Amino acid sequence: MAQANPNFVFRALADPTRRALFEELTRQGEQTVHALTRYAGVSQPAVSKHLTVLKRAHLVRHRRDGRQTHYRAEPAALAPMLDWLDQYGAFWRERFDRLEKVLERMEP
Amino acid sequence: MAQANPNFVFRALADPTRRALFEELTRQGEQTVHALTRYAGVSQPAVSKHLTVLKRAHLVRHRRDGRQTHYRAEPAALAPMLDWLDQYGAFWRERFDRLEKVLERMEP
DNA sequence: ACAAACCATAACCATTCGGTTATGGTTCGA
DNA sequence: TCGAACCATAACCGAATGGTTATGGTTTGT
Repeated sequence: MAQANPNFVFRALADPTRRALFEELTRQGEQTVHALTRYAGVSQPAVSKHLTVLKRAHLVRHRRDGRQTHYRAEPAALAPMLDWLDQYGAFWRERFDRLEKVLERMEP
Repeated sequence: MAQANPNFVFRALADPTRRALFEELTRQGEQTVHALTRYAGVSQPAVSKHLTVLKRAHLVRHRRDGRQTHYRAEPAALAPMLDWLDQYGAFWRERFDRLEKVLERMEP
């Protein structure tokens, strides 16, 4: 799976434009940089840089096809963020004395 | 409820020191700025500023008590992040449901 | 009463960030 | 073949970020 540094994931998603790009890729599927640029409302180089940041977090993958590059979302890369949030789930379960009941279903 | 701007939540948690402070408050419960400063490894003003950012995201609440200020985590403020993550895939559905259930019990 | 402790804010600094325009490398279409 | 389209990178810029030290306001202990 090669999980990315969690910090990269949090950082990448801290920017609204990057979140919007990720959402768009998730909703509409694979898209070219050109299409994403029309969508994002910023310049093409800006989009390319955002995609680079998302790539560093493993949140997107790209596929070269002639002169265009297709990007697609990789929602599995959200795992570090979910893992982090899960700490609080564990904490709360413990706190509410529901630990054992839930632990059974923890591992998928 | 008074849910904070989701952007504030993402931004606040994008910094590792801030995440560490939030984690510490969650694990150990209410703490003074003094205690958090010893924990964080940065200066007291730096901690105060981080706490202000977390406050803007509603991730912490504070209580003045004489000359010290006690901060505590407000995990329910993670809700905007969970809402956002909730968009992604049936694969994660179960984990979200469990987490959200726990969150609901936090704030009746 | 007063010095010390605790905290927040101000002032400052270096770095990072998010944007731009400029440029160059491929690749496609006519 | 050759101009145009697509994309990434470079170069640059202002603003935001994360840290520092300095300062001042309360509150506490002696």
